[in-house]
Amino acid sequence: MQYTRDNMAGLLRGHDINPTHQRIEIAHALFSKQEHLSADQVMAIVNTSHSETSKATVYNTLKLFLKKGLVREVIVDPSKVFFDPNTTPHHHLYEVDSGKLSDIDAEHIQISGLPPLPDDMVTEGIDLIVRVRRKN
Amino acid sequence: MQYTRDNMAGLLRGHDINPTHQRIEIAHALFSKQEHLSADQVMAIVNTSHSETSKATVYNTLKLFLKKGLVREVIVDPSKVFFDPNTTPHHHLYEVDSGKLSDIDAEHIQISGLPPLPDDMVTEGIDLIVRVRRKN
DNA sequence: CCGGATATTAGACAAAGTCCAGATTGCTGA
DNA sequence: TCAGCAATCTGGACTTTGTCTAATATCCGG
Repeated sequence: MQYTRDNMAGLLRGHDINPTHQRIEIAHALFSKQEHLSADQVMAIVNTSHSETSKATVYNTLKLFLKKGLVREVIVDPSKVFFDPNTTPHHHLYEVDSGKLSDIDAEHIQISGLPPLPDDMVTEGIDLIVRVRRKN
Repeated sequence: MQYTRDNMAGLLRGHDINPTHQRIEIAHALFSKQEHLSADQVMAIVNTSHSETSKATVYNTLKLFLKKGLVREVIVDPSKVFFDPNTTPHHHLYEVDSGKLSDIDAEHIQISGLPPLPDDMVTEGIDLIVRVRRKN
């Protein structure tokens, strides 16, 4: 499946998001790359050639996408948050020195032995991050 | 076991760290609390009553402790890093709304099905974070 | 075309963390 | 004791990520 700007409008509508020009551009940046991007990187992509979208809009939009379940937040780097267009259950492999982040399919991974939660708590998600380093 | 300032000197030496006054205070803050503290919180504890330790030193020292394996870094909150005096294998439970962070003993937890790593990679650590929210 | 709701914007601001050049401290050996 | 030296600490300027706000622009139904 290709991620064209036209698709994006539908995708946004399907998530109950009003597809404006800026939102389409931002969604397109995330989905066509199929990569983990930081807000800064999104900014850079969206504003290549001529400035189009303000910082505030990029942040607002990413937060909106997050709330609407269009993207996921990945917190692995102490200095910035990554946004992940892949919302299927999966985990992450993080190369500590290069900062490269990649997916680990959750399909074959089993996590067992987690203690029960108190009654008034709900699990929001389980993040598994494998931190790796290049041998030297 | 109690964590006195005297103990701290030994602990630091045992990790190949020159036990200066400031380092002892910082270690004491972390270990006597047995809690996850951010750099800011460490600052606040160490500088109660009269200012003693500069921001630069707190950050330098925490980084040093990290490098020497005295503490662990816990990255769950996009806005700040927590430092964890517990270096035994364990995972984390993070209350999203309150920001409260607690330990999950790794003893009974099994993670299986992780894909093999490329030959030139080494695992630095596996972080498992259970994000929970209070029911409303 | 009007009016209100929804989006976008620039730029000021805040917070976490880094960096640096100078001051302190604490040896060590004469 | 004390000069010399390395290690450590410091204030403060700076950077980066992200937030906030008040003003403007856009969109849409009637």
